[in-house]
Amino acid sequence: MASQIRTDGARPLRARVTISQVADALGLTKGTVSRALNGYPDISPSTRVRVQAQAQRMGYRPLAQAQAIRTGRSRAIGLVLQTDVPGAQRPFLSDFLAGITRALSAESWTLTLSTSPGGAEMLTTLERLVDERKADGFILPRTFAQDARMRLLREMDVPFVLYGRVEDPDGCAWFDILGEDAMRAAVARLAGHGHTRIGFVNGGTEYNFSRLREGGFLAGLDSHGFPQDPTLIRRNAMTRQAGAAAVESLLAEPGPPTAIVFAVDAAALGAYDAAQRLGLRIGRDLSIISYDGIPEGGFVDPPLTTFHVDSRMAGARLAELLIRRIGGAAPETLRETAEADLRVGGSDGPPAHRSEALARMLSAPPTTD
Amino acid sequence: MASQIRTDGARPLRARVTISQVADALGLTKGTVSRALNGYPDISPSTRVRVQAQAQRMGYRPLAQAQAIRTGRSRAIGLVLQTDVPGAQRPFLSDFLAGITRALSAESWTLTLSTSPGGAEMLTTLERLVDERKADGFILPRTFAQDARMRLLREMDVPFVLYGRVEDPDGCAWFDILGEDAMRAAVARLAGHGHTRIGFVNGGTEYNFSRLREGGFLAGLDSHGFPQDPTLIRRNAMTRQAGAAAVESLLAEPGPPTAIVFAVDAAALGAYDAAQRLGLRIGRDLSIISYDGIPEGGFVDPPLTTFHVDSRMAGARLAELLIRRIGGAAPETLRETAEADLRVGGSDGPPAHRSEALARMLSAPPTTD
DNA sequence: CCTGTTGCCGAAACCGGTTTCGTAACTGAC
DNA sequence: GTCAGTTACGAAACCGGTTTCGGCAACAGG
Repeated sequence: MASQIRTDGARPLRARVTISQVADALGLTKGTVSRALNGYPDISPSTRVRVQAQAQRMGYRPLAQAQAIRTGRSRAIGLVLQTDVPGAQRPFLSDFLAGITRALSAESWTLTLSTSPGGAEMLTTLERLVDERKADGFILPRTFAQDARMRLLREMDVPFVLYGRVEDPDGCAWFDILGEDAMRAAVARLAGHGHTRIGFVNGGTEYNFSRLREGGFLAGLDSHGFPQDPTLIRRNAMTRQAGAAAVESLLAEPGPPTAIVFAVDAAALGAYDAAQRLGLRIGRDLSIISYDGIPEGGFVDPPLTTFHVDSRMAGARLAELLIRRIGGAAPETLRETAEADLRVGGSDGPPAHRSEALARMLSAPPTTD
Repeated sequence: MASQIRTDGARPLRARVTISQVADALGLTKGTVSRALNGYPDISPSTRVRVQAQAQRMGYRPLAQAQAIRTGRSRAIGLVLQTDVPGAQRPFLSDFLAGITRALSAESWTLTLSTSPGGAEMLTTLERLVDERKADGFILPRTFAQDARMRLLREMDVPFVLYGRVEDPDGCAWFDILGEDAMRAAVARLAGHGHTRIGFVNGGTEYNFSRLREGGFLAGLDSHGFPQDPTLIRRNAMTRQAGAAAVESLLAEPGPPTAIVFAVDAAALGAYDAAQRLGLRIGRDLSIISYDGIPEGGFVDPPLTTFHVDSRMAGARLAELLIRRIGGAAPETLRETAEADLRVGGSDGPPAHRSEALARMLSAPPTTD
C-alpha cells in the first residue's frame, strides 16, 4: 500500500525513555523492571520502590502500543457517535468529550473516536475497533430500550458502560442522571406555585430515558393527588418545532394545562413560539419547566427554568467507570447516578389564570397586551 | 499500577490473522510477506501478487500498534479540541468529526481525540500525544493569526494541516472555506436588492478568518463603488448577545445601514432580538445576510439567509490532506479551498426604507404594526 | 549438616510486525 | 565455462514492552 520510500530523513522526534534504559540505570533487567512496575508479587518491596523512584525520576512512561501487542490492551477507550440523528447530542457533545478526555488523560488513557450512521454500520464499526485493538472498551451513549450494540459487545466479551440505564441490567455498568427525579421535582415545584392541571411533553419513546422521565412525571402527579390525565400528555417531541406543535395541541384541549413539564429543552423552546402565536406570556399565562440545561435556554425571554445536566461530569464519570470495568471490576459495582440541578429562570410561576379562564382566553382572539 | 491478576479467563476476543499465518500459508517468511505488502523493490512481481491475494483472502490487516513500535507511526491522527471557548464550534462539531472519521476509516486510520482548555496546556497535550505515539499528525482547527500550536509542531517536526489559512504559509498545508468570497457575494446580493448603506459585524479579531472576511466585505463595497465607512463596522461579535448589541449600535448611527452582513451566524441571530426590540421587520426594514449555516438559522422567522459551510466535507478533506502530509507530500501541494454555498432565507430583500427614513423610524417610538 | 522451601531476580521466549543483511540461484558478458 | 552482477528470498535482529521459566541464595526444619 504505502511506498517504501522513507518520507524524510531520520526523524528524531523526541527521545523517549524506554524500559531498558530504566533497567540499565538500576543494573536490573527490563523484565524485572516490568514486573516491579506492574505489581508482580515476586519482587522485593525494596526493589519495587527503587524501580518506581527511578522510573519516576527518568520520566519513564510505557509505550501503550508496545504493551498492547503482548497484553491485547491498548489503554484506549472507544466512543462511536451516531450521526444519523442530526443535532441530537449537539449542545452537549463538546462538554461530554471534554469530560471523557480529561478523565482519561489523568490515567494516561486515550480516546479513540469514530462515527457511524447507526444501524448495521454501527456494529461493524465497533467490531473493527475491537479487532484492531483500538479500544479496550466502549462508552455507549443514548442507549435504546433494546440495544444491538450491547448485544454485540457482550457476545465479544468486550467491556462497556452505558450512559443511561437499561431495562435488563444483567452485566451492565452505567452512569445516568436521574431524569425521573427531576420530572417529579418539576411537578412539585409547579404544584407549589398553585398549578393543578399540569401537562407533559415527552421525548422520543424509543429512548429508555423517556420512559423513566414519564414515570417520574406521573409519580409527581400521584404524590400531589393529581389525576393522571392522558389528554395532558404528548410524546416524541425532540425538536423546537415538535415542541411547539405539542404545546398548541395541549392548549387546544377543553381543559388546557396551566403549566407544562418538558422532558427535553429543545422541545421546551418551542413553547415560546407557540405562546407567541397564541398571545400567551410564558411564566404567567403558561408556566414551563424543562430538562437538559442547553445554553439557548438562558437566552430566551423569560429564561427557561430547567434541570441542568452536567455533561462534562457525566463524561468523566463514565470514563472512570469504564477503566475500572476494563480492569476487571464487576459491572454491578459500577453503577452511578447523579441528580440534575435546577436552574431557575422566569418561565414558571403562579398561574395567572385557572384552566377554565385560560381556555376562554385561547378561544378568543389574542389581545395585544 | 494495575494488578497482576488476569481480570478474567482467557479472553478469546476474535482470532486475528497475523502476518505469520499469511506467510505460512504461502510457504514464505513473514519478512518477505511484509516487504511484499509494503512495496519493497526486492520482491518479484509474481510473489507480490500472490502475497496480496492471499492476504486479501485471509482477511489480513496489519496490527497498527505492532507496526508502530518499529516504524514510529501509529496510523492515527490527533485532534485536540479547545474547551475554554464554550460553544465556539458547537454546532459544527458533530459534522466535522463525522467527516474526519469517515475519511480516516476508509484508509484504516483512526482518530485520537483530546481536549484542552487552551494556552500552555494545549501545548503539553500535543506533546504528550506525540510522545506517546498516539498521533502521527494533527488537524489544527480555529487557527489564530499567531498560533503557538504551529510553532510547537514545526519544532518537533510533526506534520499538521490547518483548518483555515494563515499569514505565514511557510511549510503549512491547509483546507479552508473562502469566507471572503462569501462576504463579497453577500454585498453584491444586497447591492442587487438596492441597498447602498451596508453594515458589517465581524467575529473575533484574534482569528485569522475574521481578517479575511472583513477584507472580502470591503472588496465587495469597492467593487460596487460604495465608500468604506468605519462607522458601519463592528467587530468581535461571536454570540447572539454580542450580535444584538452590535446591531443596536449600528442602528444608532446617524446614517444607519439598511442591510448588515455578518461574519458569524451566531451574531446574526442577535439581529432578530435587536429588531424585535426596535420594532423592525427583518428582511424588510433591515436585511441581513450571514455566514456559517447553523441549523438555528433555519428556525428563526424569517429564516436566515446565510452562506453554509459544509463542515463534514471540511473534516474529510482535512483528514485526507493530513494523511498525505504524513506520507511525505510537500505541504505546498496540500492546500485546498472550497466555496460556501448560499442558503436563501427570507432575511434579506429590497430595502423598505432608505437610510434616512430608517433613522427617523428609529428615533420615533416603535409602532405596533 | 543436609534437605526442602521460599524469595527474588536473570535469562529468554514472546507479541506482531519491520528492516537489515547475507546468500543461493539466476543472468549476462566475455 | 568462468565470473561479476542481479534478483529474490531466508534468516535474524530489532522495536518496547510482558510473561514464563529456571536457578541461586537465604532461610527453616529435622
